[in-house]
Amino acid sequence: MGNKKIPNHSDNSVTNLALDTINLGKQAIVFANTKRSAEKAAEEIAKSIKVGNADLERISDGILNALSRPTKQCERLAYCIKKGIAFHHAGLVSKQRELIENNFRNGLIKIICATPTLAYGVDLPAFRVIIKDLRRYSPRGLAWIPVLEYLQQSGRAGRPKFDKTGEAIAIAGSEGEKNKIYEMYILGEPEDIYSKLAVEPVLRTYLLSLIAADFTRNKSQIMDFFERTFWAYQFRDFGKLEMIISKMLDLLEEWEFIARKKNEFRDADKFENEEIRATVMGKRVAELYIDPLTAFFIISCLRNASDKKINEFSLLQMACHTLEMRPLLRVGAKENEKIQEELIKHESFLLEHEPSMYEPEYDDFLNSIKTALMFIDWTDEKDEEFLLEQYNLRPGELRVKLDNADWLLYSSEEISRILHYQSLIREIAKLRLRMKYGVREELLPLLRLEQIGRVRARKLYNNKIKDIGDVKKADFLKLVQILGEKVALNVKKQVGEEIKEIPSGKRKGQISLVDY
DNA sequence: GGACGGTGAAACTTCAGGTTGCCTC
DNA sequence: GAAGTTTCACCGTCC
Repeated sequence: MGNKKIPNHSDNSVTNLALDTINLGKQAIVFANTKRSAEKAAEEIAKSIKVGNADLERISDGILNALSRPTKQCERLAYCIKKGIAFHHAGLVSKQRELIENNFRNGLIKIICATPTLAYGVDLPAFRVIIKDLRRYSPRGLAWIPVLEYLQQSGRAGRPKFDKTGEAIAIAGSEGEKNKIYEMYILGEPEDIYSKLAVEPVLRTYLLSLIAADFTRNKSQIMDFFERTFWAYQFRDFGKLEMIISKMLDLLEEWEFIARKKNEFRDADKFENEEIRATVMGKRVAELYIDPLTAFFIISCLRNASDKKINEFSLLQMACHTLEMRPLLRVGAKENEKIQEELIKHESFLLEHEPSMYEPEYDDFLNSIKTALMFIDWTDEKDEEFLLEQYNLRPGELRVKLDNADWLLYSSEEISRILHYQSLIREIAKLRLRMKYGVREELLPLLRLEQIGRVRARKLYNNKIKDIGDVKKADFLKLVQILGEKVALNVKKQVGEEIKEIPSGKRKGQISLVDY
């Protein structure tokens, strides 16, 4: 706790500290507790900076055009970057994050205002770390962040190769808060670390993979293994631990992921050494690395799907109603009615049993509906800006969700394979492709071409070029008009047509195009 | 008298992030 | 718990 006066440029202490850092010719990372707060802090600092330069303009351009259409978030970030300031959180697309990280490393970007992502993921040291607020929202109101997290964040201060020292600065709102921070974080001890194995989904997953990998073949071997884990060391009560594992083994057997070899003369002693093996399904589930409970849920949904009419909503809602898809989009109070209405429209396509409105899990169920509807919009070619406005879902968060959904759909595909549900396999594969590109089914043939994504495929389609055959037949000049010369050349090449000389004569604008 | 618009206070809403899988249709 | 957003009552103005 030094006693240094920082010049006042504005009435905002974070902005003052940031400007002071820049004046020293150094860089800083500001940690905020929410995405919004990080964005605002960056914007505040950017506003009080006048100058920019050509390099920053170039980076700003890259940030703005990371997506096919810039979102409000892209615009806001691009504005900050022009002044050498950035915000950084999980809502950004990886291309934007990379641009920020690289240009912070090379010194062009001076200040990054970030959520805790930056403290864990990437190695980005700065001369100064400014922690805007050491409290964070929790279900029980605002809570102080763990000491471990404070250490993680302040540990980013000081660049080993460039500075002899670093400064970590925590902002206090009052004298009382200052003392609290000093005692809790500067003098305080970091918290104990607890084993994550105690969480049921994790335990289930590891138990199944132990068996599936043939690492343990009977219950005593299993117990032997778990007794030597950190979890058991912390848990201490081996009796209770054995009960938990027994129960879980029963469940895995009931779900038919494992089988116990039945001895003819079974008695209590032998029970312990009874051979336990994973079933074919159990083995695959372990490889797919999904929670066995999720796998069981998917299997029952797919069984329902095999003898009824399904659509993309059926499969997406199934994927959304799993632990792996969390956190789901939340249904707000005002939206409740709207989502219920949508649910009624899609109700007959549900694969799971719909919980009653009065059951506690109903909220979660509705959230899964909303999340599935968001995916439906994505596969209906709505872009990132639309999803941001409609669902308050940022582009980077969309990517994470799409990735998770793909993993679950792939798993469903694999499970369908084992269950010999041929038509389901095809349906799921098609849906995965549509999710990857965010397109309606009609564009799928065109997406097989390199350099053709959702935007160009849609342009082609609207100009009546609907499949590979149409691309072959299409007039080259028309393709140039739609795709630009380079892409058109490449595309023609891909369908086996080498264009040697670019026909001249006709000039742009002579062919009328549908652009949309 | 009523439609319209501006204002501010009250009510309401929202709030970090990341690991896993596989190959392509 | 705090900041941002929406809602709504209230008031003044204009036609």
